[in-house]
Amino acid sequence: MSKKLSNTTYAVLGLLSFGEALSGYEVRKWAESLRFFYWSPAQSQIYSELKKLEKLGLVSAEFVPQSGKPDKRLYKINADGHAAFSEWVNDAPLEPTVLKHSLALRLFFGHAAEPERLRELLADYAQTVEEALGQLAIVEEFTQHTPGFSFPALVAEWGRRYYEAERDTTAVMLERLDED
Amino acid sequence: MSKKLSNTTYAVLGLLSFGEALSGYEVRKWAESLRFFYWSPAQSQIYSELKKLEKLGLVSAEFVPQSGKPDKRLYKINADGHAAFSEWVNDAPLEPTVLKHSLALRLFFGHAAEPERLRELLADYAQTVEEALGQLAIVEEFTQHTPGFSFPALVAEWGRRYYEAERDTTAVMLERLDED
DNA sequence: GCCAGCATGTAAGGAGTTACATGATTAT
DNA sequence: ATAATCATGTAACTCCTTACATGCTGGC
Repeated sequence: MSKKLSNTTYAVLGLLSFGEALSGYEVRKWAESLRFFYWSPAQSQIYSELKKLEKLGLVSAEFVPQSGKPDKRLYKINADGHAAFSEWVNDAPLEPTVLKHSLALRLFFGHAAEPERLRELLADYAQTVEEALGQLAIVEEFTQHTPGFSFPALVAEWGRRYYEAERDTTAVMLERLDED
Repeated sequence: MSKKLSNTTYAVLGLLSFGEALSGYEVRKWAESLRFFYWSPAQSQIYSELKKLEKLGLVSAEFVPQSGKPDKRLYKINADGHAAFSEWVNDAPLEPTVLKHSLALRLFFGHAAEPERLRELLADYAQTVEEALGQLAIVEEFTQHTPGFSFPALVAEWGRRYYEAERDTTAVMLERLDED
């Protein structure tokens, strides 16, 4: 049917598929919550994705003059957009998960590191994992109690389980380093 | 010190840091085993990374004439390369993990999907997880019994734990979909 | 008085992929 | 016969990031 768009393009379209008209700025804020399981594109990319979607006729833009701030552009998904989005969710082939785990990469090459430094890196990582768990707890709580967010709630649970596993594994890795 | 190189560049340098001289083709094969926790760059990129490393003076290349095949270039890390690599492993700031989980992204937008299709996607994913676990079991077995591969063995364990968590979570997600 | 938040956009460039090209050898 | 393995490389392109530019409002 339509030429393939990137997952990122669909992610932006998907954020509009909840029905509300959003400005680029607002899309960006919502997109940040995707970072736990996808990743958050740069601000400039979100604006260009929105323009692309408009050119494709999947969303329409409405000007909202602002006083003091630049004019706001409110983007709203239309019928074609809904159709294209459903087609993607249902029919697109499942792409492999991409994991770029910098710490695992460096641990893999641990022979070139000072052992003490490796422990420090793992400890740092453990802390960022805790932070992510804290933020996810808020997201999970919110999505579970907000009608229409049952799917985001599922994904928040997925994220929580992922970070819990990371927490456990980090602890195991620290133990393994002490074994030798 | 030296200008920042990408993680991918260091990953290639790291594969050479085990000491053996490798051709681009061989680097590529080793790089494939990184895909469980990092990702495997395209063939063409590996060749260009190797050229970059040579230009930077971190590896040296030796021509090995072949009969029938294109001449082989054997790349070997040198002292500068070892130094630069250790510096990266020890001192580089820890970059955040990047996770691009296409299935989670689509589940997030599950309101636009047919419920039956979502179950199919999860079932598909469960299978690729099982395959990854099978391959990782082989890697883990091999690295645990090969001297000098204790760090890769740790990372293989990390990978196994990650995929085990994914298996569990996929099952939970399927249950959740049946609850409603 | 200053910083955070609102609000959009451009330019330059790096990182990475896909597709193509070539061709002998070995295993099925 | 034909597919897989060995072996390297280029060209075109997309995706995405970084850095910059602008400027008002509201809270501390």
